[in-house]
Amino acid sequence: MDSKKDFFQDVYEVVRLIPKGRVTSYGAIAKYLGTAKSSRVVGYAMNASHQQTRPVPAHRVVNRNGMLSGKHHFPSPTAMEDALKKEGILVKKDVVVDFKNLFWDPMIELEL
DNA sequence: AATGTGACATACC
DNA sequence: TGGTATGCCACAT
Repeated sequence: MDSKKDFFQDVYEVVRLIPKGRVTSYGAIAKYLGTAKSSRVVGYAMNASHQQTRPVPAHRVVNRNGMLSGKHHFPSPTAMEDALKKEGILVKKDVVVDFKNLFWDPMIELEL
């Protein structure tokens, strides 16, 4: 049973729920999963996200500052920015423009 | 079992 | 104002 699926799976699920044109932070996801202090684990999960056969829009996940901290981990150094721009999100100097406004909090959005 | 790691977050100097 | 240091927790070896 149940079995609690791996923490990673939960992270992937939430990330996939991120609406297009929105972004969220590692801490927000961690908190939503109930492990607010495991923000690092969320990032760790994303690290393995590209191993998942299922699409995981990791480019929609940024750090608390709205900076594309994980862009260095993408197949291309511009893949993340490009992906975000395609979603209508402006990225300036590796930072999401108006991040605060585009921020998508799973705790609020999913709970509402 | 123990140790090392990490795409964060926060605190401190 | 920015770099350093520590906490934190789940996964990998």
